[in-house]
Amino acid sequence: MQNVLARKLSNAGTLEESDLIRLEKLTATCRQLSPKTDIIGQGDAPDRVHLVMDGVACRYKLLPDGSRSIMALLLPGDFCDLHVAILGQMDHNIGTLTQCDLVDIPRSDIEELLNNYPRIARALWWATLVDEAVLREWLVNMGKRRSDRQMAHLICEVYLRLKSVGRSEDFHLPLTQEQLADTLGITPVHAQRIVATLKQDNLISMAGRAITVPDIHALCAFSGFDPDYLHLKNTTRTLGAFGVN
Amino acid sequence: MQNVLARKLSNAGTLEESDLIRLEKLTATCRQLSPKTDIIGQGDAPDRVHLVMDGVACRYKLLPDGSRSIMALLLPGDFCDLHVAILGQMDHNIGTLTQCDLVDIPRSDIEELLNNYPRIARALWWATLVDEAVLREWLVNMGKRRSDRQMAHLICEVYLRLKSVGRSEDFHLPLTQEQLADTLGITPVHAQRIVATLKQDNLISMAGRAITVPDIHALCAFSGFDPDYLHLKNTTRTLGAFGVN
DNA sequence: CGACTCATTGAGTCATATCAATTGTCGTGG
DNA sequence: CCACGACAATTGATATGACTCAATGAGTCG
Repeated sequence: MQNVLARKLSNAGTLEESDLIRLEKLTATCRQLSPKTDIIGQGDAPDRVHLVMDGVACRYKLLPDGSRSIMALLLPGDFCDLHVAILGQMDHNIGTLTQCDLVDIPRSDIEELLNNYPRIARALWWATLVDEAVLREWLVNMGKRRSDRQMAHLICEVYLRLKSVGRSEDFHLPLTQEQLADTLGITPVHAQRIVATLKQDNLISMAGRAITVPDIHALCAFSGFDPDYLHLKNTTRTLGAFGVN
Repeated sequence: MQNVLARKLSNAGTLEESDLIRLEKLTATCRQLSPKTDIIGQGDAPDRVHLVMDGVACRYKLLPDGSRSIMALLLPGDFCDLHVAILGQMDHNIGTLTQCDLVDIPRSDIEELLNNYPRIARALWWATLVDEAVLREWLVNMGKRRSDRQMAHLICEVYLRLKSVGRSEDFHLPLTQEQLADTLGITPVHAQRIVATLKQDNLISMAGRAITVPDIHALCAFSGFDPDYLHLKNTTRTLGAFGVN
């Protein structure tokens, strides 16, 4: 099973051969986007659903003072706007952070999935609810953890989410310090401070300008990472002593 | 239309007489809970769905250091755990903050609604997606707004959400400063400081120990409140110049 | 003329220092 | 549970310089 979408949705429950074939067909044609390109803007009501196949995108809002708040990282296998139809219009923007491969799926295809592939339909709702669980954890992260733990926690989450779609080999997080800062709700200068201390404590290291993780268990312990909120039925077991609990 | 659930779901789109009657039947029997009572705990997989009819409840997590993070306020018309079935188990706790009236709905009733009442089904998904939009806004609130604006923003949101279910007459927010602090990710001492300054600037006032709002427009302007994220199709129009935009 | 080298420039990113503002911690009393 | 004070820690604001990298264009040589 190579397809990231199929791997991701398999975390929701078992999919059968027919499901996998249908998903494979869905993701046949990608297009590539440059870093820092907008995909959808606030107020849009797009008629196609966007799916990330490679790279890192994000949900973000721009504030009156010009600063940006990143509210979600979209990794391979993540949908950008599965349910805009129900809300009517986007209440935030979506854009790439790194170079990305995207799939555009007609809304009619999604509805056909929901109607004729009950296991996939359930998995799509699972994905939506996990997105919500991630948002809750980010809220805890922002509210209650010091920003060094907060950054460590974010890195652990991305590591595990990539692992759950088979992309953790050669893990690296190629975000700029400004992008990290916008995600954590801190200033770029402070993000630099924290990267420096984490590097000094050997909790992260650098591969060029991308963050890598020499010892994921140490990073998890440092940040108090508990993977339960990701609801990875398949993956968590394989992680063994991953995390602190 | 007295029923808070019906009023809430009407914000998603028009419901018809048959829908309203069905919803009325759903909420026939309440039970009352004391303040600070747990409703569901992390790890539970409850077989009934809980709906708040009166009072304020919350989603929260407890952290290793003993502190608490409140990730959502549940107001009249809000479901506590509509979709746990899909995720398997709760990844957080739910408990009352004030005295609450709750309805326990058998999961089979929900499934019957989803199958036989398409307008209600759509409205329930709408409610779920709005919950997610609120989480995103809270994340922005925590990350990018100073805590005085943050508290003001929270009060504006609660005011508008209550208004959207017909409960804004005699608005008051009867939370303790500790509960407010856990919601905003700050310390109780700091919450006290902020309440004091907001009071001093006549942005809020007190009715006993509950916060009230002498001038909602001033509070909205102060916090930069933009109600778009609540997706209140019916209500926002009636607010006129409510908010800053 | 065309292809190549190689300074120059400028945007973007990272590193570091200093000072100020916000927020947390602890303690005391109503 | 609320109010308030004193002090400490964290984080923000501002400024400056170094570094990479791509684009440009002048000069050199076949």
